[in-house]
Amino acid sequence: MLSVEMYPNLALGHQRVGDCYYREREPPAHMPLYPSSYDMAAGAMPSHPLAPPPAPSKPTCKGQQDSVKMELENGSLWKHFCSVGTEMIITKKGRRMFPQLRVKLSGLNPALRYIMLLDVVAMDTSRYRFQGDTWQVVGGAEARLPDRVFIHPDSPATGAHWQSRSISFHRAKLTNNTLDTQGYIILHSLHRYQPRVHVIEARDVLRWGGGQHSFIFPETQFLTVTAYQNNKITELKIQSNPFAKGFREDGMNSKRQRDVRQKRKLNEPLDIVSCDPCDSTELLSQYSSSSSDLQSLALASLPSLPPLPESVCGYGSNETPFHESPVPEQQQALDLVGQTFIASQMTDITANITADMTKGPQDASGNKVTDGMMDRSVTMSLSTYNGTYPATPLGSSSFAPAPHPQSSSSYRSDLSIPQPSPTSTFNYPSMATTDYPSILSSSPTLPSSTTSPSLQQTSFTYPTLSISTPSSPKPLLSSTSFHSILPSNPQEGLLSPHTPTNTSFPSLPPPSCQPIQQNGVTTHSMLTPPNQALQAVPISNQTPPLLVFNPTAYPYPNLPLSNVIQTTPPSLFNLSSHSTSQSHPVPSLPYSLSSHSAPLAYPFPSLPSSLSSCSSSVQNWTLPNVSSSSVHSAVSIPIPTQIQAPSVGSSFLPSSFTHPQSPLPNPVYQPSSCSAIPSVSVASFQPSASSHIPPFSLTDHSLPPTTCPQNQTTTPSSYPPIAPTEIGSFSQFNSGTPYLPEMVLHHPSLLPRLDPSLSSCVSSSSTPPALYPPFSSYPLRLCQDPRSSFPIPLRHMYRQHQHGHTHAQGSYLDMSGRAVF
DNA sequence: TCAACTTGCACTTTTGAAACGC
DNA sequence: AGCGTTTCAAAAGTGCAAGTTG
Repeated sequence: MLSVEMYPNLALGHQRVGDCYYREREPPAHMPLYPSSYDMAAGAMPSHPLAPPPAPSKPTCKGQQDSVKMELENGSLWKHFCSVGTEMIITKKGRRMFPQLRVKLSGLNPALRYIMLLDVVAMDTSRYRFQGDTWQVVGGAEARLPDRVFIHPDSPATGAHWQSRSISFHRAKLTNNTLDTQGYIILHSLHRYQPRVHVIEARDVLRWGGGQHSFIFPETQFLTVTAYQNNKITELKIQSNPFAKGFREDGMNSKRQRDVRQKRKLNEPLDIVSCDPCDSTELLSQYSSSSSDLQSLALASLPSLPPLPESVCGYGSNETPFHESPVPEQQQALDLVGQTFIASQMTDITANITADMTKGPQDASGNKVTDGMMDRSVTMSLSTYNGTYPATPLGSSSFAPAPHPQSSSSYRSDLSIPQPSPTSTFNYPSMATTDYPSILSSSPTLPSSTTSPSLQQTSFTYPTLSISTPSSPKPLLSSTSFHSILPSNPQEGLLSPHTPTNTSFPSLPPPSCQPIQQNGVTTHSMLTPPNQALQAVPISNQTPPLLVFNPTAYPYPNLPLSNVIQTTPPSLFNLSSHSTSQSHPVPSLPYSLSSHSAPLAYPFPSLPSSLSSCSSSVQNWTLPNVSSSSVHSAVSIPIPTQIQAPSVGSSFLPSSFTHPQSPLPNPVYQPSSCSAIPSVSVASFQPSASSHIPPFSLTDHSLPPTTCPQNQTTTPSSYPPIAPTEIGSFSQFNSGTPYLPEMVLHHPSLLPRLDPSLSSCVSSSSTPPALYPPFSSYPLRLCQDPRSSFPIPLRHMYRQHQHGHTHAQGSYLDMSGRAVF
């Protein structure tokens, strides 16, 4: 799903540990956890004969990751809004979220580095309208928009850093401008979304940490609007948001004051005195007089708010179910499944990749993993899903209200350990990894019905992905599995005398669990006990090391940095668009996130022919030293030296995905619990030797099967094909530029890749047609607050490559450029 | 015609630079 | 000269309402 996909692709800015901190006065903020309803739905998707992810038998690394917890600090506020039906204004210029997502993390390894990501995924495939004080479904959702991720400015930072303060995503902005170039999160108006927070372990640039955790706080779901529909929400916002103080009863912009001003305005010609700017008596008097009255009114307003339905968010009235899907239960099942599905996908991806690579038959369990690259244990544990997604209960409530966390919503991700939550509704069946569609992608809305034909990302897995023990990242390059996947030796050409021997995170302790795993695909099962109220649902917990780079293997220093970092995500759907790839400067992130890119989007030389055929056309990964040409036939990289970040195909056709175990028992929805829904995060690592593709690539669930040349007959997506975009080119990376060890180190770590969708390509033939018009894959754009603590050099680079997308605060980074039409 | 969206307004908060003092 | 605090103006965030769009 989205989360998964995005992660892999996400390229994080390099940041020094010390640099990471907010300068803002505001307390750090929030982290939303999101359940991926889509993911769940995807999981629920009809039966695609995919083998269930292998049950995690080995809790290999139980460590910190297992105990990673996230709490929604302002959960009470969120609950309050949720009870009414949270609405978020979206504007062309971008609007911040309020309430803010502010979370606290615990259970992280203080010494390890992590990156924090925020993304927003659609919760269903419906469009809503506010009628009769309730939100009602009025039609189908619009085409999926490009997935974008907001990278917390502090990323990457040590676990100690994250745990020492509250983490706020208040800088993230939402926009309805599909052509947005600021890197804001693009959403449709009148749609329902769920924010998600991801924690990805980034041990260093060269090695991805083994853990990836995704959290969802059901109470943070919201409806996007261009103007507030529900007066109660408006009142709440005014009362809660400091910026809206002026609209409070006692404020100068209160209704009464406005009326007075208007009256004055009308009388201006007649009343010159009142017009005198120096004469504030009127206002003051009015203010003073009205303040008391208005205050009382204001106070009354809150009480007037309907009591918070504990179990349900204010969205949908009971009368009007949000989900009109004829088969609500299925919907729920889908949603729930999606969660598990995501988790399973991690394994699937890896399994798929390996399977594809080896082309060896997979057993039903999907255990077959070549080279033992994949750590089943991890995936297995992850696979278990405890579906209790509040929002998922589509059938019952119009707006699936997220269960309200009791006090604080803290969610714990128990990924590594297959612990069936007490409430766990079901264990994720083991799926054949190969077949398993990429659920992880934040694929937009899933068709409610299980009939969703096409799997968007059904089985694609990055070839290079190898599942490693979650905790222990392994040098990808070194990993045998990796090689198996990638024919070309990534290391070749990469190595340079300047190659830093030590990672930027020298202090980092060795992988807690297993020292180094080879290509690791991290899969995260989102298993949250339904009852875990207040805890964010960990979408995924431990994930095998997302990417492990052998420091020695990648001599960034010598390489033009741009090459290393940049990658051009090919448009998922438009294979021909390769040449059009846009380069987006990605600061420190070596890898580009391709949220939507379908598996196809990433052509890996080493990939099995079948896969490669699909992927090759789509994705262009060009590594400076690597003979990219051989690898990515279709890839056209504007900047030869630059690596184009693969666009993560976040958009997946929910419908397209058929979950192998579609018959998943409907997860028990516990309305009362606001427990975050665990989403599975999958990090697939795709090192393409020849291409020097970042070790792992994110898979796009969203990619419709059609994207695969094999299957794809057309590019159905409503959106024009996305031209590949360069994640970022750094001038500093030019060969001439001095070596920046930190940058190098940071790159890889930030880009976990999960691309379940890739597998889809392989199995595309079998994939059912997508119900949804295939969403063209959109390269993910990472948004990062520039002010984050980039090392100075990085900051400089960042600025340089803004491409004019300068945010006022310069806080957003475009990980992947999306072709704007 | 109307729902949805855009734009400008007035207000508040935040932010960063300049001024000031030690 | 360096450092810390204060002040101030610009930028940004906010909801509202009128106007625009489809």
